[in-house]
Amino acid sequence: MPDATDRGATGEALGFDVLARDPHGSRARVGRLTTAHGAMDTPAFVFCGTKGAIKGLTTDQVREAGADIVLANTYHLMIQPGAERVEALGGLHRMMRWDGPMLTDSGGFQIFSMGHGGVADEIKGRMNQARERTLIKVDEEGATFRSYLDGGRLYLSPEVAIDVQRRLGADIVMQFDECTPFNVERAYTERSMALSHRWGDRCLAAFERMEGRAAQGHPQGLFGIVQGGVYPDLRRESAEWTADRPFFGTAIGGSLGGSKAQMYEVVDMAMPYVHPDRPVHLLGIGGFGDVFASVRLGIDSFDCVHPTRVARHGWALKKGAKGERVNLRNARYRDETGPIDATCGCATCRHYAAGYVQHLIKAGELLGMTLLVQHNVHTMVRLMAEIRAAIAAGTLAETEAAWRADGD
RNA sequence: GGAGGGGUGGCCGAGUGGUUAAAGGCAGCAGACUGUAAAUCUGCCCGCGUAAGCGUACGUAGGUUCGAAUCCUACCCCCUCCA
Repeated sequence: MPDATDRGATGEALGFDVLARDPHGSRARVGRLTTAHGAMDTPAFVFCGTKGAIKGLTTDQVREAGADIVLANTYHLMIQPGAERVEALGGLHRMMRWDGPMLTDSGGFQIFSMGHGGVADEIKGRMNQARERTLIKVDEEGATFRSYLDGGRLYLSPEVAIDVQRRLGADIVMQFDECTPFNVERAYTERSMALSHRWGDRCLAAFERMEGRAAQGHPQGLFGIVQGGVYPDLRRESAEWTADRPFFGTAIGGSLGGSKAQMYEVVDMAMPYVHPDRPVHLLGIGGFGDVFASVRLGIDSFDCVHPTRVARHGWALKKGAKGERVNLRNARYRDETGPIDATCGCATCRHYAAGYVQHLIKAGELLGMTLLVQHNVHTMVRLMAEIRAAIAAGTLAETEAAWRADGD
């Protein structure tokens, strides 16, 4: 297996190669995505460092936990500290001291979350009760919203999103889109998709004007985003739209439905029509079961706040655990002298008893979160590594059974 | 010795006649979280009961009242100030 540690700004061109496919006939595949900051093996998991940090970890700890690639966000960084400032600090890689592959999201998701709250709020119909809406308007040009920092008016458009991402300097960048809610009618979904397509074309044009290069000089890969809600014909149309354009990769976006089953159906609606030679990223998904199902459908990479957020809330992801995780705050871990997961091998599990981690979490010690984030990052890394090996070996079903004790 | 203040559910602390099994906070128990406005949010939290409900409960013991954590009396503790 190629080693993803041979990183560094080598200046090599972007590329994606498929190295192995599932012998049992699913669309699962093992690949290698090459960037100017090194390569990563796929299927891969991208860890969310929204504001330029994986919350609670130093870059060294992120690397120690085994992460190959991290993500940061256009929306948050343009608000604070500002794209110009990041550029002046040498770009995201240098600023964060992360020399591996990096991705930035475009801010499209925030158009959704500012108007609807989180994903669970939207699916469950809790339309942003407590929180004040900060989205002012979305029109053909772009989106106007209020800064969560000082309330000031801000503006995001395809051109702005590409310019910000050029300055931030990630290796992989996303087109600006509108993340379509799930609880909307078909006509809205169709209009929203068409808008995202027009915005995508403007992103491509802006991207070409800057010759596909970051402010720091290295090449960037632009991903087009498939929308279309829960409608098969729209998902197909949107997938074909991305395939017909010179994007480096494809992302599956939008709110993906109201249940896990529907989520997989929606992904499956698009996958037969995406460009077959480009990496395909599934935006915002990250449960064990979700990853297995999506990998089978042909997904090459994922990003999700779940592993890191849930860690801050006291939960440890655990191979084979019911519900895919355990709550370290539960009284049953009070006197646990063994590690969270004896099979894990992360720094946390190698050095500390679960009972100590529980104490740190309950006592409000920052270290508790750090240890759990480290563990969860490593667990996702291990999941992806085992999945890659299993695809090549044709043992994906067995690997899934080992990771998912409860079946769902 | 004198003057004053106070004792409320595991802890802190509201409440000064009924709408009070008793606000709120903390602790405790559990849960949610999927392109991060999230170290956030939600529920439970005297006992028994699935529930309606019943039983206990605001230092202790009496009393006033249709009704008391709230008013009166005595007692027991605690704190502050003056000697």
